[in-house]
Amino acid sequence: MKITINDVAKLAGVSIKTVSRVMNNEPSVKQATLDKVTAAISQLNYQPNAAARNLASTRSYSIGYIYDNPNAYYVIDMQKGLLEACRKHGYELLIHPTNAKSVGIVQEVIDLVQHARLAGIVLTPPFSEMPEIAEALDSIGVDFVRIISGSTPSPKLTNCVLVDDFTAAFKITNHLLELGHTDIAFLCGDEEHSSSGERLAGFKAALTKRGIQANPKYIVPGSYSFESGVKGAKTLLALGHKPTAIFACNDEIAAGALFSARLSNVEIPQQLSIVGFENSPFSRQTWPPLTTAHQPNSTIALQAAELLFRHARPGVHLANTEQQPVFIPELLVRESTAVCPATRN
Amino acid sequence: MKITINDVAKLAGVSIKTVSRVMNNEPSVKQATLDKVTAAISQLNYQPNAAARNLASTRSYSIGYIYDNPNAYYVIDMQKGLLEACRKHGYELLIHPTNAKSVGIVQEVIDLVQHARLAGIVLTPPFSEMPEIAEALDSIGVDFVRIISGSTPSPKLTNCVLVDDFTAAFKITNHLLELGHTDIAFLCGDEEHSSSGERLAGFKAALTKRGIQANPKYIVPGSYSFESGVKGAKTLLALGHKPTAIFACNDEIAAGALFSARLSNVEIPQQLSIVGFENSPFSRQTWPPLTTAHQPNSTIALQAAELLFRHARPGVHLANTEQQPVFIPELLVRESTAVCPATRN
DNA sequence: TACAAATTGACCATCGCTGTCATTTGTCCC
DNA sequence: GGGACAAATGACAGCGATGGTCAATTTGTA
Repeated sequence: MKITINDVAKLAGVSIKTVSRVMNNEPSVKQATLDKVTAAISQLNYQPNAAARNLASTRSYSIGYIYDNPNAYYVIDMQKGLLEACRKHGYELLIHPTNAKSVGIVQEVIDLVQHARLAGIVLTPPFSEMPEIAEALDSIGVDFVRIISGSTPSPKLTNCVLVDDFTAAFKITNHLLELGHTDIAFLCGDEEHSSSGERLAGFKAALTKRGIQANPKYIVPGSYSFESGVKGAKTLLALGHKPTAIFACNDEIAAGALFSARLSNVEIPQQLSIVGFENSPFSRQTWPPLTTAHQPNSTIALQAAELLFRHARPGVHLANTEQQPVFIPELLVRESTAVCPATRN
Repeated sequence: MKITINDVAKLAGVSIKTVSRVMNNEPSVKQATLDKVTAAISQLNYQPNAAARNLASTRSYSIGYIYDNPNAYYVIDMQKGLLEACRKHGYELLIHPTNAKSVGIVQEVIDLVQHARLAGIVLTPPFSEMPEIAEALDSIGVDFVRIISGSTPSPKLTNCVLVDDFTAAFKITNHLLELGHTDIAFLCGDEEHSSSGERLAGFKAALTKRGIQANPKYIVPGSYSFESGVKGAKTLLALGHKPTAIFACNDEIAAGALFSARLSNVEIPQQLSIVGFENSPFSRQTWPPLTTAHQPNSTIALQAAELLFRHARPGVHLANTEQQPVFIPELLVRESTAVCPATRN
């Protein structure tokens, strides 16, 4: 029933040591032997016993994904990308949703890593932006990869996958500017998430480049939630001089803003343009569907895991620049944006 | 650094075997020894090495969750419940998203179970409703728990957690009836999912009880997606005699129907009431928010896992009736439903 | 052809725990 | 007090792989 390394060795006519060498990609295996062994492995559909491997080897064959994100679609996409990478490299994925704000969070992460003997760990915001987590992980010598918001690779950001929110926000804002909007408001996400700051910076940069000064009243603090969008838009629409467009920091906020505009009988996009960010599935499930920026989350996750695996292989280290793939979310124009009413006709 | 069973044994002044006994809740350990060992365990913060346990024992300490569901919120909720149960009982969770319709799916499941040496597996629709999966799992002697749609425990449904879609749909329909609606349409989910059939049956039963015959034109086949809701509502609104209420088989369909109604300038809920099912987060993120039925997914998942663990413990079997907890999703009235226009004032 | 280098195998210890079976300890009763 | 039997504990051999060492074999090269 169970196929062990011995069965493979017997079938291939080699010693188990050689099979082990093949399984671990060790050099100094002749091509011919490698082929024989590979054939035997696939003929028997052999898969090494993970438990035995973990036990015997100093190396580990599982990675962890720690998250605290209310956006289910984001998490599922991340998992998908991570699992794909894991399958490809024969790793297992351990998921660990938790509360980033709990007091013992650093210890919790350490316990997780040590208990499960993880080869490494993938961090997304907010964990990827908590210096104490990175330090703790460094101090116990566990590899990790961070997915963070940033535009320029730098030596300080080792083992990071960057998502260039700045440039994406810049482009989105340009889209609105090109439609003739100048009174553009910005609904922020959580302050702790640097993505919110980066997006705001890109927004401001685009305005500045056109010689427009951002109206402080149009920049509304908030959080990455539907409710926050509802509240933010309500504030904006109560203003004497209303904006003609709203840049929401993500799709949920945008959906909330849309909701709020409806309550106030504001027509979208005729009277007010709204853009989101992320291209989460429900940006397509609002009415009208949201103009947004597409973030290829599972590809990002896959790259992050690959980075971890390369790094985790003892002795293999990459140059810093190569370690920092940069993804730029892409503008996706749908029906929630239109030409500014003032400039129309 | 790493604390092993030996350290605990030394500190407690017993043999490692005794520590092992304590760890596995075996009987025949004197209370005094048990206390000594327990103290040592907590003093050292000892956690057994999962790999070693898996290797040495015939028992396994991980369960799998196989899914193929586009609803990210559902999946995340399930994972949450499963993880909670796993943590409590010292199990690991292996997640495995896959395509239920691929040809080699049965073999894929078997491979997964055998490769990962799973103690058991949790199945949600559509997997929980595929007899070939259950048979395959039975034939290789792997425990599994199915979460399925059904109202009455029966000996045939061993190891099932039931979600009583029938009763919930009955109640929802009653809600509409009480608002004076009689021309009520039903937007079906995927035919393969028995939940859709159960909900339809509950719907029909409620109508029948009031002496109303369901209009066949009002029962629209479809799938669990936003797009399906858009299309279904479009069909309904093109009818000569339009329904005054729509029962959508889930929130996504309902959101699509809402979208479609807006496109046709139909006011919700003044001209048309719409109800969803599931209480997924975005039922709160439509305008107006959807009346729906709340399904406690993570609790359901937790129960399912507990059932698996009890069953997986060799020698412990439960009576059939006790093995079938039944959950009835609860009516949640929000703003997408109102009194039938014809009966108003 | 000879010699060095590359490839492979034999063998053992080891990882941390569980299963089996033997041994010790405790209890009860006559 | 001693024998019988049960309860509690321990000794030891694996589980299935990896890692290391060294010897044996094959291969490549001059």
